[in-house]
Amino acid sequence: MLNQQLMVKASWFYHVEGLTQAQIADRMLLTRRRVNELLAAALQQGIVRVSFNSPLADSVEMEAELCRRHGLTDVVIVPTPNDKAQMPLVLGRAAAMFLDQMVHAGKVQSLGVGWGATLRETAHQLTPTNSADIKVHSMMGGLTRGSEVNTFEIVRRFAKRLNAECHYLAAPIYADDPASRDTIIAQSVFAALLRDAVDVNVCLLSVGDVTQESLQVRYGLPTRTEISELVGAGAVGDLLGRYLDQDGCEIDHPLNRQVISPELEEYRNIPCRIIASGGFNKRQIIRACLANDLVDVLVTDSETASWLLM
Amino acid sequence: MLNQQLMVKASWFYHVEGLTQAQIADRMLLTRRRVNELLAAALQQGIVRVSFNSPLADSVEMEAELCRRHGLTDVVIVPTPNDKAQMPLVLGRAAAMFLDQMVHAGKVQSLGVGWGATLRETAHQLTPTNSADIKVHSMMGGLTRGSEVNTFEIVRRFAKRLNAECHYLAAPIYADDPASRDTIIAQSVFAALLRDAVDVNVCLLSVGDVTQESLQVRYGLPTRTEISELVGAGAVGDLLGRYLDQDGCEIDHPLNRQVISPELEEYRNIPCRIIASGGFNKRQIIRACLANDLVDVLVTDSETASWLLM
DNA sequence: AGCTGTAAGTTACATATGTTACGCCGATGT
DNA sequence: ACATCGGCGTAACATATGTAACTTACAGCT
Repeated sequence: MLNQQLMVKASWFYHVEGLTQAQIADRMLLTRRRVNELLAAALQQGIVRVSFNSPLADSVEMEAELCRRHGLTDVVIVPTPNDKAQMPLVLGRAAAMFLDQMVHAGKVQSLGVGWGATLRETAHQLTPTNSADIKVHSMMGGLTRGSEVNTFEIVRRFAKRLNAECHYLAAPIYADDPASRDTIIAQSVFAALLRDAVDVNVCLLSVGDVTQESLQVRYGLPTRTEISELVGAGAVGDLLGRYLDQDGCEIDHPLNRQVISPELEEYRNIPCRIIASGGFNKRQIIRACLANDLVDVLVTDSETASWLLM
Repeated sequence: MLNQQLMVKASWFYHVEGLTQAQIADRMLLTRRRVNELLAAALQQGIVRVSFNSPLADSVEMEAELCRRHGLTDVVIVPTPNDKAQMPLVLGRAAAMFLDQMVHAGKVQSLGVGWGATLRETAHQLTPTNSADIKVHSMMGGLTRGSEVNTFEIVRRFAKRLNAECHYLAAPIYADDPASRDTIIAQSVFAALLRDAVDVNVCLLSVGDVTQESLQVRYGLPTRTEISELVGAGAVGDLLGRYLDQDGCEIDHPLNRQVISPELEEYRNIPCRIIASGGFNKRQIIRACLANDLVDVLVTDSETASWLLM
């Protein structure tokens, strides 16, 4: 009746038969403390182990690991959909559920939102609330060309769902040239808008990639800008219209000096920054955001998560 | 973020990251109660399960099952030794450890013992104690022929180990014939001895088989008794010198009317009846004892246990 | 023999856990 | 629209758990 034997036996009584430690102590003629030690030791030595019997377990493990590695508050991983057109849908649903919880728990006073198919879906999936005095701010200017996923459209949807005040960022995303941008943001009305945009306690954004599939590329960029130029300058994608390199730093390109959106350093101060993005094209830019600590909560798909952990 | 998802996640935090339920509730924006439910549900639905990673686990499982099926207080299973000559040694050691614990816990006031190689080994392995006023009683009469495992020898060893009073049952195991037996046990001195033998609160016996290897056959039986007669009468082995059929009932044979040992119905009243026996030959008689509720604690080997559970 | 260090038991206590009671809210059905 | 009902959150509680402080017992050493 060695120690090993005792550990297994105590563990059996505890985990299988559901006895309490005191009962086990009685039954095995030991002290309760001894039983306590045996159980802890059995767990620690792997004599008994808890195993997860669920396909979701991998996700949870990856979530924990991503949190740990990048100091994130939370990670939500959804199964990668077979049809990649479903990606915004599933990510949107997951982001909506996450946001729902935060709203419900009263953690959201003011919400900054970006744009894109994922956010559009998020707004759609949000459960309506009328509990709190939430303010919703657009964090990016609006497109000058039409699109089914305009920033104005997005922020309005969020506000409607949340019965919230709706604040538009009434400006184009990009000025025609750096000098023009500087002139514009020097105007107090725009300066105030940009200030308000980052004066939120929660924000929900997605990131853009640098392929032809990017909405930004299709609808957002000034007409004469070529995506290849940006890639050539090291861009792996954009956050808030600002193109970032693989370290998450803004690339040196005129476009980044034309953008009308909060400075990254301002953005950094937002207490809870949620980024919802996934899929092959977004891998690089997501990693860049993680690398430069531009995220607190990541909502992504399992394949991307797995790649991020490689 | 379905219920399944939540269960896995909560379980992960709890079992892998070691958070408390309250911490998980905070982190997942749920109530502590909800987390509690999730964890219970995850366990119950097998989403997480505790698995035993030890060769001893099988034994423990069988112990539990034997307890359950036969209403035993305890079962100790030792690995079946490759060399069957080792059987008394390992069983003896296990029985000794078990008895040690009982003695140490003050559960043993008076101990009745039988005889055999296993008990001899048990006495040998017992750790010496001088704590309590224990009395040791032999529960069977002594052999009339010499043997290295005499009942007197056994009880003396036990008493010495335990620093206990030693009470012999000064009589032969078998009288020459039933009438003689009746005459003997009518004598008050023998009646008292038999009464004392069962007036113990713990007893430790082993059982005998009906093969030529049996000690009883070799040394105990009256010279003119043939084992084949007993087998013919349905015997599968003996307890306290009384031959039992497969249901644990005494067979109808003169030998059972010659035996000088406590009646089974008296024996039944002993609060804690430990039987230590194992090996192929003893299977049937062990099962018989279990069937007729003649055991509270069984010490046996894993192959026998496995067979008993078939 | 007496001393001393270690290991184990005992007690006590701060947390953690599982469960109950109760009340709010939203859904359902008339 | 109103009443009923079930689910969920809150709070409270009785247990169970994990630890620390203290005591006792034992074994080895001088």
